Amino acid sequence: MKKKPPKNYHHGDLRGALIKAGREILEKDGAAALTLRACARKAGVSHAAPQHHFPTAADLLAEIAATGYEDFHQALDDGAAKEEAAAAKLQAMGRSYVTFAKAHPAVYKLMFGAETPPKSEHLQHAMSAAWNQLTSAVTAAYGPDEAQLRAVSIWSLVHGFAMLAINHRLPPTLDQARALETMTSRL
Amino acid sequence: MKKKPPKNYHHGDLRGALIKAGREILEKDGAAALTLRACARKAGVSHAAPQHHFPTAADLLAEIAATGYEDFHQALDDGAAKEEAAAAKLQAMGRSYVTFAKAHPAVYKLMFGAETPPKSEHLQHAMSAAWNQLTSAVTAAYGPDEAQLRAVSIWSLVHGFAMLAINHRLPPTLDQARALETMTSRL
DNA sequence: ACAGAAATATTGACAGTGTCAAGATGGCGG
DNA sequence: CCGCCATCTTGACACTGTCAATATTTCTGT
Repeated sequence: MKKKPPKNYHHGDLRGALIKAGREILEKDGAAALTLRACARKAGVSHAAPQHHFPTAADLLAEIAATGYEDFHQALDDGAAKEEAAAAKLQAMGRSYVTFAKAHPAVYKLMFGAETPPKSEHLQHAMSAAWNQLTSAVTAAYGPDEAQLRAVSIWSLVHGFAMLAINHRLPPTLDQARALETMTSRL
Repeated sequence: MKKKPPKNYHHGDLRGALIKAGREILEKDGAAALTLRACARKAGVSHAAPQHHFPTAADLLAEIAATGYEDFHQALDDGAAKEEAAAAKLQAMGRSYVTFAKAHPAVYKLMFGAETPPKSEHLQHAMSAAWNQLTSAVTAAYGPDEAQLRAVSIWSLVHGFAMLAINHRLPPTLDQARALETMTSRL
């Protein structure tokens, strides 16, 4: 089902396998189950094997978060592509944003939590890519003046809503889809 | 320095002492250091003593979060009290909100994270109290129509901004104070 | 007033975790 | 062809949360 054709002498591509295993554990069993040893088990290696690819556990988390950012970026692009007008694109991105967060809550929380070393090159790049994606959409919709401020405002709004929704901090009587629509329509 | 005058036969008030110890550990050394055994050590009891007051570690966390909500509620009230007009009160609450989150990031993240059992009576009450505080401020400022929607919108905006700021996800060049002012002035 | 009951704290154990230090094992470049 | 080096394994250590058994203290009923 997941046999790598070439070799199993050493492993071929641990590192990749560890990241994938971690991602799957995170999606299926949540952050509490995401453990170095669990990833190693799932990849079929010994408990100390990851050490050579990730100096510490946080480094593996950072890499998983980075892959999350990549999927996230893609999801936002796909959402925007469905609309024509710049303002509509922006609103569609907001929808895709919240949809992604709800579909992958553990990954999303990891991505935006601070338990990760800001050292990771890959993570840094993935983060700034997402940021640029938003600011350029804002510029396309509203022009370049105060773009940063507007982008921060939009991001705060959507991020806060997604976080509250994921962590069950919104009133149960709230129609979340409608709330998001009206919120993002008055940007 | 922290000798309880009366007795040391049993302890007097473990539970309270554990909550306080946990809170201090959280403030000083962050969430990673917040451990059942560390709280027990700080309270001067054995590692299994907390078991009789908190069935599981998550219960202690919930109680710490609840005390966080109480301080939070107080901070928002204090902020609002400095202003006269209802709209100004609401904006002042936003300022106090972010100030609190930045001053107590670990506690704030615990309060709004989902790693806590929604069972806790105390926590539930503290959360809904904070929510009522906001909705009544919104009603005072804008009237009762669509109050829930408006409250959700405001909360999302401020919560998202606070989270991004705490987790260092905002552009370093951003003037956070100014951004918050303009964001909350266009509610 | 006093014995039994209930509450509270201690000790010791167990399975799990991340990390480190030494050895084993295999592929690659000279 | 052989030594080197990256990679993986094994074993250990100090932690963690949780449980069961025991000890100690306070409370309660008669």
